[in-house]
Amino acid sequence: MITDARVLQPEFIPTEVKHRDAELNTLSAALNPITHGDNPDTAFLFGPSGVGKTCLAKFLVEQLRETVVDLNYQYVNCWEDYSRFKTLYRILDGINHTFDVHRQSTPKDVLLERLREYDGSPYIVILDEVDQLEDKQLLYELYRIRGLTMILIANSEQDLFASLDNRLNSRFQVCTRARFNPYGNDALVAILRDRVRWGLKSDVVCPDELRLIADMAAGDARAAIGILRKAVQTANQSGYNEVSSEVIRGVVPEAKAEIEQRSLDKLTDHQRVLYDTILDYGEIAPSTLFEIYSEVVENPKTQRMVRNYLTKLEHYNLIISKGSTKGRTYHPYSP
DNA sequence: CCTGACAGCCCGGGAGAAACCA
DNA sequence: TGGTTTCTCCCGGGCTGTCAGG
Repeated sequence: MITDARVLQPEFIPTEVKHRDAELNTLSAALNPITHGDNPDTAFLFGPSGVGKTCLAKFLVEQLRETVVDLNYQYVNCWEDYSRFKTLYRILDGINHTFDVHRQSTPKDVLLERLREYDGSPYIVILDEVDQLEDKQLLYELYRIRGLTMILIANSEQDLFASLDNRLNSRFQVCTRARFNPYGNDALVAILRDRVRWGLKSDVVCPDELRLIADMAAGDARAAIGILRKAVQTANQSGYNEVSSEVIRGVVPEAKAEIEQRSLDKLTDHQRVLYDTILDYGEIAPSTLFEIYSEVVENPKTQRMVRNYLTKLEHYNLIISKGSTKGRTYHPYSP
């Protein structure tokens, strides 16, 4: 049934990108100076999840690497490497300058110093989910490093710029920005059709089923491909030789949960208890939440720490808080 | 009541210096 | 003297208390 499982993986980068011509041209033009040895400006990619921002950025860099000899490049997910240190470390890692840099005992900002000293080949850094970066100041410092080009990816243009100070705002005001809208159903179907063609035997999924998946995914290509992958897996295990609409419908909650699982895996036990409690109650006041948490958990942390956890959970889009001060309540996240 | 910002504490652990030993 | 062990210092990160402000 499956001929190439890789094309169903979320991180797969196709050899051609469709339905993003305008965005591709914008970004391509912005990065073009690098082919003449010039330093391109910072580029921004905005849009909701699953609209192909990361995919397009990686695709473009790969394309550039075909024409520019010795182009260095590093992908950093700021959601994972959210601290200044981790982000810098990852960036240095991309040019193999991390030797003798250690997690500890490295004087403050030796990493930045080392990056400043770098004068090798042009270096492109993709900072994904850059709104998650704790120390936005770092962007300014990276901006000033010669030979370093940034591609910044975030969900919301407004939120990101609101979190930057004036200096950064004015710097980035003139930079190239590409805005990604959710895929239409036709585009999603086309994307799925390609994946099916590349990775599955023919006749496994018929057009009507692809349309159904696209409907379920609501413009989110990552979700669509996730559903497709799950559906194929399930059909495969059940011994069917094609993916039926029943299988697809059955698999949707599971596929969506899998995307959320990514965040859940990162939680500590204590954070998980908080999350589960909020899930159980559906709506809960901070004080009640803390009481329940303190009873359930063996060595409860202080209120202060619980508050840290809660902001983290909210940061991860696992929960939402309503109300500002007094009547605040926490709820499970629902898109 | 509840929050966010801030300062400060402690811990783990790695590196380099110091002390030790053969 | 050279190699090995111990000590000390430093950092990031987890954690907490405080405090102004809504």
